[in-house]
Amino acid sequence: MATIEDVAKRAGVSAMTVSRVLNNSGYIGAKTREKVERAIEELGYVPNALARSLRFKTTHTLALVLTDITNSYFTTVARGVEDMANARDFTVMFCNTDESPDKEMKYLSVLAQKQVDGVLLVPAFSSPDPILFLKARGIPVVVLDRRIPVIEVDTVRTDSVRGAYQLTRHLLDLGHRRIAILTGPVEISTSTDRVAGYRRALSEAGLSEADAVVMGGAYTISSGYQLAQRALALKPTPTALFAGNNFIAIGALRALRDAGVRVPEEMSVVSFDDLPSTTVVDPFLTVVSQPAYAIGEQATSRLFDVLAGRTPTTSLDLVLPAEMIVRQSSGAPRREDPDTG
Amino acid sequence: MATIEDVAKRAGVSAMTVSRVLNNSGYIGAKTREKVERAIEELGYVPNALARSLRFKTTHTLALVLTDITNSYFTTVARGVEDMANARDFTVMFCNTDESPDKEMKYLSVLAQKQVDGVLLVPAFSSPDPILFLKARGIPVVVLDRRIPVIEVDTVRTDSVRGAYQLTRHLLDLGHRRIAILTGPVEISTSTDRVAGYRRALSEAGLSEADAVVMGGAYTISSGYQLAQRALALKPTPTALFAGNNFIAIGALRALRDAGVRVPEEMSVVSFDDLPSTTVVDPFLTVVSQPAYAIGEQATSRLFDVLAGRTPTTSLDLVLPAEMIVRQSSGAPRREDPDTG
DNA sequence: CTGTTAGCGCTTTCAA
DNA sequence: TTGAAAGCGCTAACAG
Repeated sequence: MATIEDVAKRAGVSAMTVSRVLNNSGYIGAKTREKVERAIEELGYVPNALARSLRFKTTHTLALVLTDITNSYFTTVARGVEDMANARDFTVMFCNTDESPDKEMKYLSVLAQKQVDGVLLVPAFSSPDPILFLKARGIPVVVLDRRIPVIEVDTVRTDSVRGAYQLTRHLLDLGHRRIAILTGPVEISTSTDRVAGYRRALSEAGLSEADAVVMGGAYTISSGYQLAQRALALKPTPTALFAGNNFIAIGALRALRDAGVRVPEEMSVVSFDDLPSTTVVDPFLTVVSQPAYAIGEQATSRLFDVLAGRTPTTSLDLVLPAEMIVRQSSGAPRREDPDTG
Repeated sequence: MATIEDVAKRAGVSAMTVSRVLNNSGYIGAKTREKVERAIEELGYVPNALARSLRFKTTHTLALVLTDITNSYFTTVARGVEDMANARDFTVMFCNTDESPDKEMKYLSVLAQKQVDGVLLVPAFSSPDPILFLKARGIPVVVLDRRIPVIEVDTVRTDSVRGAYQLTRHLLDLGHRRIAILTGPVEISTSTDRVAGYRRALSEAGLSEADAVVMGGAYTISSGYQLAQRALALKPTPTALFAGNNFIAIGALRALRDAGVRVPEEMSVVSFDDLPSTTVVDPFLTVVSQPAYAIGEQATSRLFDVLAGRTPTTSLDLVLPAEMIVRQSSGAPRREDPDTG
């Protein structure tokens, strides 16, 4: 790779002059400029961003740290991030933590070393440590998707409480009284928030605490499968299942299929997170759909605000609305199912 | 962010000593080491990778340039890349080109400036330019998924010819004689390779050139929809559709649904690319499934070989086998459909 | 066992 | 309008 010095020699000028041509700074003679430009062309020279970054203390690079790019929800978030970053001539590094705080911490350390200008973080865990680590090193962070309790940090997420409330309310309106919620780990805010929304809807409908059926697991297909199996074994059996995310929904639907339980005739199913429209022919599942792309965009936009020094004193908690989409997977409970109420 | 100098001052030693502690190089007194380590701890110091990279001319960073991370196939490729890179303590930058050669070129230029150690490229177009650009700057490349004609470059991809042959053969064995292939742009090797495999199977079955129904479009859902509509309008109507990728398959299936054509009773459908198992309850589509994760892994592994100087003289063209999975979307043609042969 | 010097590629002063 | 020197943070090579 040619350096600025190589270009300078070839053009018969000093490195400084080349630099000026590159950055359009200061006065340059027309002829000199031409010579320099030719030399650049001939050598296929590209400036070394490392050296520039070392001086300017900015790398034009962001990092997106998430749990698993393979989850279509996060894929869409990533695309929103990348598009917004690209529009400002920033590049994005991506890191999968697989919900492991260790892996997350290792990545953050590397990213700090690489001097990324900012981090977009989907926390693996409800701990303030990663945030504190970054803040201690002066690296701006925006948290996506999940709340981090206690600590002050910019956050962009979906309104999980309200989304869960809507879905539960929808089931209640259809006549369901025994609704099981199959949810993720209790350490993650999306999980607890969705349970909170669910409980609120139940209580507004006049149901008691005893009517809540909360089953916690992980945000995985296998967990969804197992939770649904356990739900089916309950007496009385729930008439509706509320899946805490898309993976749990898929697992639950498979469990129901394997058990020969028809949806929605014998069991209604609703879910947080839609399935990607690019993989589904006939959308069937009643869902609350998160604005994944917008979350990526908005979070990145906020990060740029902070980088530009447009930092309001108070930290942001941007809560985007989820959209409920009613489809065929939810219907009225069967008549013969006795109300539990 | 604290520098090595700050640490040195705090520990009462020279920067060099700190460097030695950091890199475990040379002899260091136990007490000195301890002092330094304490200072590092207290300051939350992380070494500046930019400065190191400037010296060592290596950034421990790779770039993955692909068309659209939103396509589940590429998402899986990306995960394979990231896992392999992470295992060697490399970070990955990702870039979406949306099949635009301009966007691709802009990205490659930025990546060259950022001194990435290597590039994993899913070319937007069958042109040698991007490869030449990188090679001219001494940046190793491995091409994924698609062949680039003319030029010598390491490539890791699926056996599209054979995969297409298998799918077509499967349909022929079921008794289909009029099979339309709905495929992507002619400028992309996967597209032409799949058509080649399709033709080979037809000709082996004793069908003539006139029996081939090749319809080219784009690798998108809307294109799949339109192509299928056009295929339905043909006389005689094909008894089977071969979708060139997953997006085309989804589009085609929607067109069939909207036209009230049942699959597989009235029309068999097969596709290159499986749909992600994380979004499908009941896999239905007969497909040839590409080893997406392995492609990402293998390509990255090859890139590391090149980086390590283990570069054999001859360039690699690693062609991984695709796996055919027969499901319910393909069946025998209806009796009343007259053979065209 | 520890410190000094020099230089990776670039740009901000300050001079000419 | 152009150039020389100095320094961003780090480490190899060479003292001491």
